[in-house]
Amino acid sequence: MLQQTTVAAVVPYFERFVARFPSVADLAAADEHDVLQLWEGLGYYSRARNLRRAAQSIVEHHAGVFPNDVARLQELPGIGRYTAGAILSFAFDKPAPIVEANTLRLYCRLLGYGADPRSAEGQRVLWRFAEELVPSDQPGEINQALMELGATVCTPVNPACDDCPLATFCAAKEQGTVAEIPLPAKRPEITELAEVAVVLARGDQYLLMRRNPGERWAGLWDFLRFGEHDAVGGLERHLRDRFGLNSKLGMEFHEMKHSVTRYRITLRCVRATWIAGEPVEKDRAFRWANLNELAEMPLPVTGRKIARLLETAGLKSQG
DNA sequence: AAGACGGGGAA
DNA sequence: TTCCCAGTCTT
Repeated sequence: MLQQTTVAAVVPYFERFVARFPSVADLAAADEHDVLQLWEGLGYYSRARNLRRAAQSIVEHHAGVFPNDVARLQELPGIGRYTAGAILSFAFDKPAPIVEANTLRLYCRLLGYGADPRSAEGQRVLWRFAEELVPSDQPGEINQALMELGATVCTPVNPACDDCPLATFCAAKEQGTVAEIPLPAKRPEITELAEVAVVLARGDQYLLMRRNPGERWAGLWDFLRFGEHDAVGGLERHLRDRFGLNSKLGMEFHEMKHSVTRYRITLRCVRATWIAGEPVEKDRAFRWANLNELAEMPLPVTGRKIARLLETAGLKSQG
């Protein structure tokens, strides 16, 4: 859960997750749908699927016992070099190195490494340094202390060098390059997208479509959604041509902006009323759901916002 | 080596 | 707005 996600955001998810799936066996036996449901809003949903698959792999290939060597850990889906090192050192107290956001920044500054730490060379340098750093005695404590130092003292902006116990060993401080290190990551170009969400109502039910592999939010459910560009001939026509649905367009009831990875999406939410036809598209799952059922389906945050609007704004009673 | 993948919080 | 977060997997 903590991969690329702040501790504050994770805590409530973690509490609910371990309460619902207290053991590896519980998680391995769970439906993917239920795991995604608990993950809703946390983002990077492949982590949830990988975590479940990892649990299944542990049950099936490791007799239900968590592996305790780096090679077997990294064979598990979703566990890379950092997570393997974290598990080994934190949980098993084995001397394994770690490099993540906090220690990356700390190590770069200690070394005075001004080149790109994300390049292949930078990674070699940092992991080598991390190996030299990790002691055989209490490696878990030391690793967590290094991360904590990075998170609380060696911060991205205005680091508290005066309070840093390692200041005398810090090359960046010596060089006066603390503010320039680490080199910031290249920022991807943002693509503006205009999309439409169609809330198609049939009685008290709404039509959901499942996001397919390869699409954003793969595996999650969403209202009918497509690029505005895809519906140039009109929304009613698009629904008929693409899904075989006969419908009557209603009001646009909301507009929201949302950023996801390298996209900034302006989403127009339009209401429509079902007239005839069952939705059909190759390799696409659909489901009619009322508000109660909607609450138990994993949706992207924009979808969840729409669902809440339906509950609160009284839209469900309009035509 | 570069891109894809989410969403929230802080400055 | 912009930056960043206990990274990993796929092109």
